[in-house]
Amino acid sequence: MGKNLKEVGVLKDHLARHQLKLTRQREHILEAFLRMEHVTAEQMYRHLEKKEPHIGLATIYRTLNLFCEVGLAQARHFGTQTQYDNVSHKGHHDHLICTSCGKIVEFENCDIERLQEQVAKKNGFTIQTHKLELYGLCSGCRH
Amino acid sequence: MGKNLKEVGVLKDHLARHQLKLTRQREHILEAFLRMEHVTAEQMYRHLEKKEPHIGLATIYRTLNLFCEVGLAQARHFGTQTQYDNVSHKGHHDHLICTSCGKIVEFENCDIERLQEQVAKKNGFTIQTHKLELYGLCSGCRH
DNA sequence: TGCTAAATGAGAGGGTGAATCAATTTCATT
DNA sequence: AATGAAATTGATTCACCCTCTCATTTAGCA
Repeated sequence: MGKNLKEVGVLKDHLARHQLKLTRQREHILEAFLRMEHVTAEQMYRHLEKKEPHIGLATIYRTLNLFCEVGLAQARHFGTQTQYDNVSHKGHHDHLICTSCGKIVEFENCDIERLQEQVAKKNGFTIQTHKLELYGLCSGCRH
Repeated sequence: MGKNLKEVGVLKDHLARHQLKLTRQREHILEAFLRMEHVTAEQMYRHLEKKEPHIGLATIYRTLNLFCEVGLAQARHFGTQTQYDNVSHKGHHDHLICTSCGKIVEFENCDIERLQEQVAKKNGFTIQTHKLELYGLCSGCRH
């Protein structure tokens, strides 16, 4: 696992503090999760099907939700399913979306991110990630 | 209804263009929706329970989704339910969301909105609306 | 090793939103 | 005003996602 010592430590710490146990299922799920940017419970279930011991879907859900409490993951409702995002993966980009033709432009703006941090701080929050989508008309669709 | 002539017009236009019909149910739902900032289908259903004719839950869903297609509403998955936001309401508020306990804090930041306009302009877009969600840990969950 | 509490897995349960379909309503055309 | 085709409605069923339940297993500690 090597590279993700920090994340593994975060989990072990939390487990110890809350009298929870480090099971083989949790280890497998964490190891797989740390290699991914985002995943649904269903995807994770299929991904780990062959592992020993077999991991039930309920355990996948419980564990991914545990990761959320710990701060390693972040749940996001996407269409009908829930995406669990790996918070440790950076490189977050935002989107401009044309409501007429569906065109999508990615962008990144440090000033906006800095202001976001200010807002969070003022409200006692520590930001893990964010989602910013601007909807409007692109130059081709404006007339 | 007076004040919302524009929105009513937008809907009637769309209906005419697509051979759809203006029913009393749609009128009631639109009238109620334009007074709100955001609503779930369930809330709207209870809100209109006493109206004549009685409006079924399926119709509420269908109509709110219609509003989304027209551009009057914008669906947002929030927790387990879908929130339908009234796009015409200014003072659009954004959200701070605790990934641990689910607590939600609304905020508004003009500086961020100004920067969004800049980004849009630079890319030739005219913004109609936006969605900004900051995910993190609230003060109670951070330790 | 033995004990106790936590965790697991299989399946049932609950809740949201979409699909179905017979009955009703709109609206362009008489 | 009356007609009739096509859209809409509402009650219900259906599908899906996720959580809960509970008997069994397992981790962690003395």
